[in-house]
Amino acid sequence: METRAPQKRRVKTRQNLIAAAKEIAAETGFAALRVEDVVARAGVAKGTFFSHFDDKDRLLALLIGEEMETILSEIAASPPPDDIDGFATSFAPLLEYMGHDRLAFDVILRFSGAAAIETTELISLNFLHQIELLVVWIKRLQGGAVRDDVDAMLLAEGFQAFAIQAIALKFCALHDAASITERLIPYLRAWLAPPK
Amino acid sequence: METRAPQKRRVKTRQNLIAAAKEIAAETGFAALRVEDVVARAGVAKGTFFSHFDDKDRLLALLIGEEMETILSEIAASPPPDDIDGFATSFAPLLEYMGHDRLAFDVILRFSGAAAIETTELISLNFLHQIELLVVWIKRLQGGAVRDDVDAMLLAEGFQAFAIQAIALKFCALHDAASITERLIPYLRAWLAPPK
DNA sequence: TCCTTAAAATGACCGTGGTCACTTTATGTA
DNA sequence: TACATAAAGTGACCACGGTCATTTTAAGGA
Repeated sequence: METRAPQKRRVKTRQNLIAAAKEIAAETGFAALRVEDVVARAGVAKGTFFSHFDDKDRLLALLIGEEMETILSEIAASPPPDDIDGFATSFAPLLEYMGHDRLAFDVILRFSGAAAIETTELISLNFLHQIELLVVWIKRLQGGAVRDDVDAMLLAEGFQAFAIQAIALKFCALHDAASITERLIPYLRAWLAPPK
Repeated sequence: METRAPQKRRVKTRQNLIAAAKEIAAETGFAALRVEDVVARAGVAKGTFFSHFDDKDRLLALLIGEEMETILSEIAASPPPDDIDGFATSFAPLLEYMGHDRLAFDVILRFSGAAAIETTELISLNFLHQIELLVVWIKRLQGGAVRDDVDAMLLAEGFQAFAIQAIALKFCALHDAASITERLIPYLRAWLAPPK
């Protein structure tokens, strides 16, 4: 069984599809993105789309994952927080993006823990990267502003659980309008503060 | 504008649809449930289905919500936990159900905080009922096995966030096979334990 | 019992995601 | 340059969720 490297044409087609999808998503939002429009703008047939992406949602996950990765790397490049509230404000740009669109949030949840380790799913990869950054930040403050009676990894995973909770609450009309950050902070204070 | 009460026929048709859907879901799982099969088994036309339910997922949410409510009421009828681990074991039947099917879990997440207060969405209602029960249980132990430096409502909401995290991890091949309860307990110990 | 009116149900139809047998194009080899 | 082979791309087609103008059925009044 012989497998050759992908041809230039294929790489270009893939770029065209992604670029077309980004444009349409930017113009009309994720919900109104139709495969037929994407392939029309990219100048290829519908079948080509599905030879590049398993399904429509995988493409959305790719676009969303790319954006999340960009935002996270900016966060990682900025100074680490020095107190508990700083965790929420530092992560605010990423959490705002994750919650800016209902469909996008659904996709994020569905792909956040998707598949196996050896995956190309950017979203699940991004969640791992979030954990890595959080663990570094947490360890830096443990013994001081952050409790050290619990493993940093567990604290980081808890942060993620609360972040998702805070975003989900945004879409829930039961609760009044408050920013994701505002909703997250009470959880973090109770979760990360050292036992008195 | 005059509005009459629903006729018997309509109530019966609705029952038929729900019964048919339950049967098919039990036989083939949620993922393979097709509207055409449901209406065929119920002996009605497709249009009738959509005059009873806004869309297919709403029906799934109804079935799932009913089951969740049944399980939760059984939990509420049994004795309350006396320590932190007891919260996880008491809720185990509900969490297992929530995580027994990938599609069902997606529906649960999507409808968990759906719509407004005055809703007929059983799932979002169930999440409120969970909180109510947890608050009672937590208040009962606060000062003893459970910390009282944080509001019981916040602790209950945190429990839910961790529960969803634990279920989501089940679908994530990154982590080895462990029961939902086993995954939940470490979070709860760190979250509910009183500061030393 | 007949008539009117609104509820209930119908099914042909549509939109869009996804498939697949086939055609076209590129690449390595002689 | 010609040929063989596999990659890349194609578009008619299908599956299935969802719509809506139309028909059928039930309920109440004269």
